[in-house]
Amino acid sequence: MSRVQIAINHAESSCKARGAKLTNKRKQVLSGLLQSNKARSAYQLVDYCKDEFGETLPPMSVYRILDFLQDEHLVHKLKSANKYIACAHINCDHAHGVSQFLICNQCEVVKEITINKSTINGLQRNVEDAGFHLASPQLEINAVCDSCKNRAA
Amino acid sequence: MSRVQIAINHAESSCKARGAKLTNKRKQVLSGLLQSNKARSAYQLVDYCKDEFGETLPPMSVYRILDFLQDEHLVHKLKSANKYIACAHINCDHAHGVSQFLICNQCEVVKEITINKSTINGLQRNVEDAGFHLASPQLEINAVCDSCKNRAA
DNA sequence: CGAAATAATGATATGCTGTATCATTCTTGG
DNA sequence: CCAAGAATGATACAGCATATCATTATTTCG
Repeated sequence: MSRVQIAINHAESSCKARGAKLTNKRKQVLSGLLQSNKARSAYQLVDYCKDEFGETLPPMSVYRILDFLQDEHLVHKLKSANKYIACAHINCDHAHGVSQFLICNQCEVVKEITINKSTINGLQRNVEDAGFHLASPQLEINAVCDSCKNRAA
Repeated sequence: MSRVQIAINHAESSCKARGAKLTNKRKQVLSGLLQSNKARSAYQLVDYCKDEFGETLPPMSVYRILDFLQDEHLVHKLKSANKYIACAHINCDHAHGVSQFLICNQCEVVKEITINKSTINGLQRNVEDAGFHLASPQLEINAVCDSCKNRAA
């Protein structure tokens, strides 16, 4: 069974456990994100579903599906790119906190990481010192991946 | 002389020093950003120039002007909001590094800060450990400002 | 000075992202 | 089976952004 199929099965179970349904179209959109190591836009997912499944979803439906998938913690939105990416912990059974995202500015590959607690604490202290309160430590970090760096060298 | 006027005069000098010209329309757009403690979109700046100066700038021109102002380090773009904000160091003579931005998710006020070196180092270590290289430490941090927090309490 | 080059701005069209709204279809529980 | 709710479709539109070509200002230099 493919990596994608495994993730979808797992997602289906966890939806069911929460009393939600992972319909066919939701699976198709989710698979579009699972296929890719880059973030994809709603409209790219429209194209993906068309090409891959012959399913012509209206954009509005894809946005609704993406909202659903985010509510189910299966998908994250990258605000700086206006794109979406499958959660890296989609196969985990335990809940996990807010992640950070490394985005390669050359090949666009995205990696979801968890920055260590002490760094987050440091961040929080800086935020507090400025008279603010950290609402969410979801950071979208502009970076270059190793492959691209080596390719450049 | 108003705070805004001082900043514009300073900006004009520093442009001149770099061989660039801060034209009238560029001053108008910049003043729209200096007026505000929130980030503004290009189209909001179109409206601002119309209301404030009777100047009907086409959006394309505002985008070009914003590009210019960014090149001159007078303005920052917040990618997560698709909006622009005047640089907090616009009156400083010395160069400064990449900033971070605290964005209140209630009143939208923005504060530009510089996170301490050790936190940046911690961030960088985490990025390296994940097989990436930090390209820019410009972070856009989802937060709540003190006023909004107190208002809520 | 005056023409040529360069910089700045205008006009128009278009593409992408996202939401509002109302209609329709599908599923499910009583 | 039917009523209620969930999911999806259709259409329109708003906001952000860029491509492209035209025009106007400004500068440079013989």
